Amino acid sequence: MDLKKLGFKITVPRLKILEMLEHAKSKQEHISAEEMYRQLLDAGHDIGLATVYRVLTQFETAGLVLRHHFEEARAVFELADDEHHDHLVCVKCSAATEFVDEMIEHRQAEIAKQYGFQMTDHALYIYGVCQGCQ
Amino acid sequence: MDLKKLGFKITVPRLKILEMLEHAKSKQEHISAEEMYRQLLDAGHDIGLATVYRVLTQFETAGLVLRHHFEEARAVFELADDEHHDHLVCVKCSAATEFVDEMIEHRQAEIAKQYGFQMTDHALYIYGVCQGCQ
DNA sequence: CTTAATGCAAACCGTTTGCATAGAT
DNA sequence: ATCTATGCAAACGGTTTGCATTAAG
Repeated sequence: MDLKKLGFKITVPRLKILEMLEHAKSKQEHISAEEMYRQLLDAGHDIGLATVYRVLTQFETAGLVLRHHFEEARAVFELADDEHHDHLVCVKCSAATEFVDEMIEHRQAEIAKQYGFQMTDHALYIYGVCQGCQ
Repeated sequence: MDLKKLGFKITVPRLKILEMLEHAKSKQEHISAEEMYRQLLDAGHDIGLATVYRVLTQFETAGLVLRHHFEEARAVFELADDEHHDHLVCVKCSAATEFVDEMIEHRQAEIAKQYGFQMTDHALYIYGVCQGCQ
């Protein structure tokens, strides 16, 4: 069990939240804390919103999930992959599609170097209207 | 006067805020609403924080300023240029350096096209430790 | 049994809004 | 004189925290 290795106790909230993150990942979706909370309530689980936030923050610290702010106020979360990827975000339906482009990755590293920057991370968001929303 | 052309009345808050944005731009800095508010108070101007936000939102709508969320909760603002640019953001001192890379711009357009996306905007942030902070 | 995790409510922070007043045209 | 812009305080949405309680190890 992943959780135990990370030093977490196995609890219902953590299990359920992991499950939802995995489900979201399989559908390539990003999910907000509030959404998870709602789904938990609907499923009859008596879990507080504060716990959802606490668990997500712990998971983030452990490197298990990524928190994105896109251009909105509310944060969305996704299970972290081994490999980095960037996002296409639909401005109408908020759907996010992932992609990786080697050429861009490479150029980014070069630009950082050029400016004497020790790159720790990077984020590329392309905003637009997705095929379904046009 | 720029403001008049955009249909804005010329008022002290708007003038002062524009001035601060121009000053920030000359130093290549991004500035938050709260920071502007503080500076205004310190300069003896009796301007409310709500007004700062209102003016910034109006400026943004008019295309005069850009609002960035980087990876934090609070937004920062900058005077909009005619041309787009991306950012190198220092994770220590928060300084942001601007850059434009034609190859990346071009690849982004291609990726959007490839996914059937009507690109409206895009944002690339490279996070790291700047030369001064190393 | 011990210590970490939870639920709840209250606090918090950045931002927005309603409203009566002041100011630009 | 008109109508927009302002200041203030209260509301807001998302997130965090304090505390007493519960549950995992």
